[in-house]
Amino acid sequence: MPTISKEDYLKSIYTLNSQADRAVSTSNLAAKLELSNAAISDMSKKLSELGLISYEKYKGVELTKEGEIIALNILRRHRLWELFMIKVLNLSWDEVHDEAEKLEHHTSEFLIDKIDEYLGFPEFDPHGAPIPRKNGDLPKMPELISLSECEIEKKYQVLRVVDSPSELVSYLGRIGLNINSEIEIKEKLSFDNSIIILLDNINHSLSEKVVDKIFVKELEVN
Amino acid sequence: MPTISKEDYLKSIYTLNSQADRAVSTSNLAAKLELSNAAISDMSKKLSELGLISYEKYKGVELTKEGEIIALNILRRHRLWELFMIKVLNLSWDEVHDEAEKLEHHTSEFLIDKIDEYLGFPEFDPHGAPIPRKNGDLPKMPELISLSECEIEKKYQVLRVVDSPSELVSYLGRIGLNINSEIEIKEKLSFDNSIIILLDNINHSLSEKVVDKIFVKELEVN
DNA sequence: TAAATTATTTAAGTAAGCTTAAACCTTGGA
DNA sequence: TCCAAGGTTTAAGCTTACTTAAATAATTTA
Repeated sequence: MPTISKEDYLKSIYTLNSQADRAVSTSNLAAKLELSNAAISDMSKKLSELGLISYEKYKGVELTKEGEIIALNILRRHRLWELFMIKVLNLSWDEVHDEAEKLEHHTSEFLIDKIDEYLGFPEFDPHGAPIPRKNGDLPKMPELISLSECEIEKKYQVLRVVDSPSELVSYLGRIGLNINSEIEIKEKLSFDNSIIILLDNINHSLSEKVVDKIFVKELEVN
Repeated sequence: MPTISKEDYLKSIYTLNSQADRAVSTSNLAAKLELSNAAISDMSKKLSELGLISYEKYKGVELTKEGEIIALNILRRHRLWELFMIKVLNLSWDEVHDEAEKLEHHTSEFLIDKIDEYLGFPEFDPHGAPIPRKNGDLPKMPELISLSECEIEKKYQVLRVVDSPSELVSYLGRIGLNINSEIEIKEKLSFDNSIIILLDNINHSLSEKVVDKIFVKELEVN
């Protein structure tokens, strides 16, 4: 099994890759992991030799099948721990990320399977992210649209808030915006790409940065 | 906060010290941690400079007050995790030690307090060991006697099985000997210091090594 | 298309935590 | 009391995962 650092690299490559869908650049990774570019180059060589990523100098990196399996495994641990802490220990949305970030590297397959079982083999974590199964499969996500593409006056249900600093998550929690919350788009301000939403009868303005993290599904009008 | 290695050193010094009640020797520590003597000498210097142990060359080591606080903190995490996994996740006696050994180093004070609260602030872990409180205090242990000092024909209640390899714990679990089990001493064989006990109407022979790990309290005859 | 800028890699160096082998203390037995 | 045996420390060296600074490749711009 890879070290903690290697697991973190693989996980970051996975998430950056599934966002952008092309080879991940050194500097992207460096920014995400808060390390120097040199460290990334170094590690890329090692992971490549281990067969966990494919790496061509100056061309960025991509996970191999084997690397992806490990990344999904870590993600599985992370998301199950988050859900567990919220459901069982009553922690809040913004309190679980950092804890899970540590626990994910120190949880045996045996233990995480017990946690999975305890939770009833859930498919989605508290941020709406799919929880990889034991075999690496991802549950099918519903068709989601970005909040930035939503139309005025229509109603939507929040189904996902993508990996985001706990400050943001904490803010959303405070205004009462959670997974499954129903919102209505009141206004879209094109000069700064912010959006005004109606949530529980209160208007909130969400900046572009926030909007980009939120994914929703349109609610049927009845 | 110290590193994982340092936490393990401090924890080992604590347990060796409370067993023997004198300065812990390099080779004892090396055996316990499965490291070379050289590594222990090295680390002793570092911990001593950090003020966590007192160390005189060739004389062994002892925890300072500050070092003891850290050791107790780790022990607290370890024992709470063990109890939690048994009570909540239904793991067995012998499955929890290794998991807790890893989790104890990656659990924030915030999280372990939540676990403590969830369990109702328990005083003893599944092996009967006292769980250090948040402030470092140890719950008062009942007066225990070693199984090796028990008398024939008398009845006792098992209250503690001291830190032991999972193989032993697993064996005890299989024969049904748990914390709070009631046993009767049937025979003491002086040539090998083994003991025959009656447990749930079945006789079991326990070797000296096993006997030394078990602590009991005499049951009142009524 | 050449020069300038930016991105990436290589080189050299550091710290932690180990190892083995050699040197060094301490102590028990004669 | 001396000295050998055993425990302990020091010395030298290794690996992992980082850093900064210098060198090099790729890309942008003029």
